[in-house]
Amino acid sequence: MSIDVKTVCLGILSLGDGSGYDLKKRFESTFGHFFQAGYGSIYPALAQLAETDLVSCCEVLEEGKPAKKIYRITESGRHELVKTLESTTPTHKIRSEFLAVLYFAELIGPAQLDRIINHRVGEMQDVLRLLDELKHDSAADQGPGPRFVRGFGETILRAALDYIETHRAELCAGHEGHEPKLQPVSRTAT
Amino acid sequence: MSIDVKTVCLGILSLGDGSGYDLKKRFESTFGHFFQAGYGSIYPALAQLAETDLVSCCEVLEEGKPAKKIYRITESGRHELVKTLESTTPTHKIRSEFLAVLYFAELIGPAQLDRIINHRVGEMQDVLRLLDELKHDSAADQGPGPRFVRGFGETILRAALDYIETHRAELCAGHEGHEPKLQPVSRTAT
DNA sequence: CGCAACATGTAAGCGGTTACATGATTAC
DNA sequence: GTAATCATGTAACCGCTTACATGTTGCG
Repeated sequence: MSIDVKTVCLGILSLGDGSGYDLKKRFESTFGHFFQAGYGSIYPALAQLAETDLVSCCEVLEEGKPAKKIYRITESGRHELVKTLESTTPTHKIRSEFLAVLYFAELIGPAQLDRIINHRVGEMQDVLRLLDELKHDSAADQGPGPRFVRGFGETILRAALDYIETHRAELCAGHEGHEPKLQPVSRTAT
Repeated sequence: MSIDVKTVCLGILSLGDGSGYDLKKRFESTFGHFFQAGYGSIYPALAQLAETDLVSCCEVLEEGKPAKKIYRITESGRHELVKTLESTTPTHKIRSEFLAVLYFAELIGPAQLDRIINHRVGEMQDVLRLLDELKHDSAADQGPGPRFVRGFGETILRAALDYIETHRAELCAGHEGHEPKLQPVSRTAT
């Protein structure tokens, strides 16, 4: 039993009812920095949860709006959630193409290196801004869990940004004076 | 074109020849903290690289040892590597069941919470120790790239450990005084 | 008129994990 | 003898990503 999209959906629903579309937004704002999920995962997950009666579902037809399906966690859903959360030893996996590329920084032209780092820095700043909004958003759940997790993300992102700005110069030290011998990449082929 | 196991294998081979078994070890020590790969990914990757002539392969039969296949990057392999590294905008993805669980900390018994956090802290300390060994290991490549990446890992891990130790107490504040109402999990079922 | 936001889904494909299968050598 | 290390691979499975498919409302 592991923590998959289904479990997290169940968890989010334990904090309040919502539609698939809703859940996606909550995923993005609150979980985006450490757990991603798209519609292609969320909708099937909700369907499965409904099938096993861990959530109930009712269709809402408002005029002037597309039809919605609001999901609500059931009692057995709450039990299952707690059981799952407690019976697992949760993982924490990083898959960083970014660091993989930087490992081979010496092979890359300085301009490309700059582009890559700037792009990543931009992404991190975006997430940081998101987390900051979250902090000042009273609507977002402010229990100990959410606060801890948000703070964790903030701390790690700041540390990473700081590290990058402090050490990025050293990366370029590798190829100073000699231009990369390779022709510029002609096309983003294959 | 993205940075997959194949590309990283090619990259590692650009720093020196090696067998699949070797590569796995280098993956673990140097890339373990941000990019995982098992035999089930590495061997097929090497086979594919050899098929497309990005690496060459020769079998080595030493007495008193199992047969080995030593792979070596080719010229076209080096070109392909640089092209791939430069033509991508590398991602950095975190998938943290750990943070997902902590987000719902209020639902979990204090003992379980403790176990989960201690386990994760242990893992992080292990990786930190590994990185420290790497730092004092002159055999490990000490170019700017490897140094940057190792330092990055170290910095983030220290920041994370520090954050956890500073804020873990606040997590338990949620359920003080009232024991969790649920029966202890009977079995790690399903 | 077109685009963004609201809203729900399906299906193919991909990459990686896990388990399986095998076998030699070395050290305890 | 038996466990650990060295050594190579295959195949099933699984979950997630991506692309596809469709339709409404409201705003500029």
